Amino acid sequence: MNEVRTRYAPSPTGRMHVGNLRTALYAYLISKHEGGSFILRIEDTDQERYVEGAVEIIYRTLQGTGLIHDEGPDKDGGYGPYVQSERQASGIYLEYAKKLVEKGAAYYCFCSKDRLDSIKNVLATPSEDEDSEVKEFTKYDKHCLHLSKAEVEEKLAAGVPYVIRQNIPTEGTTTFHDVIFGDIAVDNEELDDMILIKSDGYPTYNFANVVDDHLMKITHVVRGNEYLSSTPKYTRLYQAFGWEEPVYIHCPLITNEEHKKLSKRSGHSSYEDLLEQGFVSEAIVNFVALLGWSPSDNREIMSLDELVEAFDYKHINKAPAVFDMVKLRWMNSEYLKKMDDEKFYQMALPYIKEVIKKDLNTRRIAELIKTRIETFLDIKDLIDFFEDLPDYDIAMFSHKKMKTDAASSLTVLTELLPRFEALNDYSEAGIEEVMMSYIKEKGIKNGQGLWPVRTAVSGKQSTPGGAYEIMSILGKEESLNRIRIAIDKLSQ
RNA sequence: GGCUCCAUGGUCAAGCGGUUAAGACACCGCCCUUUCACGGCGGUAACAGGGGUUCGAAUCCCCUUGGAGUCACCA
Repeated sequence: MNEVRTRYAPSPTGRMHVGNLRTALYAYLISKHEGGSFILRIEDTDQERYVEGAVEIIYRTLQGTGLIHDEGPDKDGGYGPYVQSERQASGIYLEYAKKLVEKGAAYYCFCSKDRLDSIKNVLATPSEDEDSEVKEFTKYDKHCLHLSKAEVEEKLAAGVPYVIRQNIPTEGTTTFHDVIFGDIAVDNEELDDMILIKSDGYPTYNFANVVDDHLMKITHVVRGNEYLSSTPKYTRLYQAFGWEEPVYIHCPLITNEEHKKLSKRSGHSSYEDLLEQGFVSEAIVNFVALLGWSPSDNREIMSLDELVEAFDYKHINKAPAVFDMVKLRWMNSEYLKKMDDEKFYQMALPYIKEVIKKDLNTRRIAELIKTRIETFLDIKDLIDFFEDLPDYDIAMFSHKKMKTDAASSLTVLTELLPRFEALNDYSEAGIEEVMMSYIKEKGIKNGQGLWPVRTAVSGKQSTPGGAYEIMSILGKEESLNRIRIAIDKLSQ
């Protein structure tokens, strides 16, 4: 068997959508599982949609996710160029399109926009629903197919704008095979004579894709399920050229909570958006890998290497998968918990510093929040009390389980305050010693003694860390000040 | 609307003719615990419906229903 070659062929139109990310990931996994090559090809045949900087985003995303390509614009593997606009400059697409014209599998078309509009079919759409849009479709009527060779030459010579269309028979069926979906047959009658070369001379995605996949010796075409319905047209192209078709792997769609295909419009769903939402790259990749596939041993937390090892494209699901942000959050928390302390500290620090302006022990704070957050964005609300004591109600001091109320808390705080004031070793251990000896002396429950203190110094009922940790981090002056404030409040 | 595809708990997802129908997230409860969290234990919850085929159907076939995708000089 030949080397497995897969490609990721994005068009540079913005951030990388998670659906595309998964497609890229699967393409990567399929080739790497077999020790093959993963190729990056930039499909920039639509100059109008081209977004400045989008290519850099693609590189950054591939780099960040670890999907390292073996060939691409920046890594020549002998099949370049890897950017379609550069390829088109050499005229290869037009050249191949002309071959098809010679074979009768394609033809020149000179129809104007107006004429095309005139053959548009409008579907009777129930307009009762406000949000129902008018749907229409055009099936080209092969008007220009019947132009004689002389007529074509004449128009070309006169400089009449043209496109080149694929000539699809009106009878018979076209069948292709997909690894996941099996054999799919479509009546040729259903297939439109799609445009291969646009009037600006650029190839359409459909055509460039087929030509390039063949020229770059791509063995497995991995793409989204939305291409399933246009695949028969590609099959006809391969057949017309006499080329061997690649193995097709159409991935199931990733949908939103409404079970609709994720789109750029749904916002929050690109790789970079997720990073901004406080997720780590490894978790995103891991999560996305499991949308539509699962390993035979049921593992869920898997590194990229483990995915490469275990991936088997024959077990990809058919049904679309909902992108569940809640589960992603869980998975992210798993990665955070497993992360070594130093790395976690470095990653969390910017988020901590956003809230903590004072000179506090941020390293200790990071340790305390590590198992309590799902994304880095959770940090803010968790630690803001360190910076400023929130305005709280004395009802905070009442807790049934801890057997505390305002009165008991006042007593505890008042009795404890002088002991803290006398304490020189204001470390967690030092503070703990003071409190434990107090609790033992008074014969009260731990909670009864500790709860009021933590509440006093944090203004909250629940915090990362307990009384010792918070007091030690805040320092003697600030924490005792907060206890005095609490005593004040409770005395009124 | 045509065409194509899909259908196991709320979500992801095992299963590929014989199982008490896994597991994970979420949710609920209990334990641990100075709070919360982490961790541990347990629980609620599914084969869309109807016909076949078969000794036997979540698994195979058909129909219905539901959902999705697609129908551009966008990819």
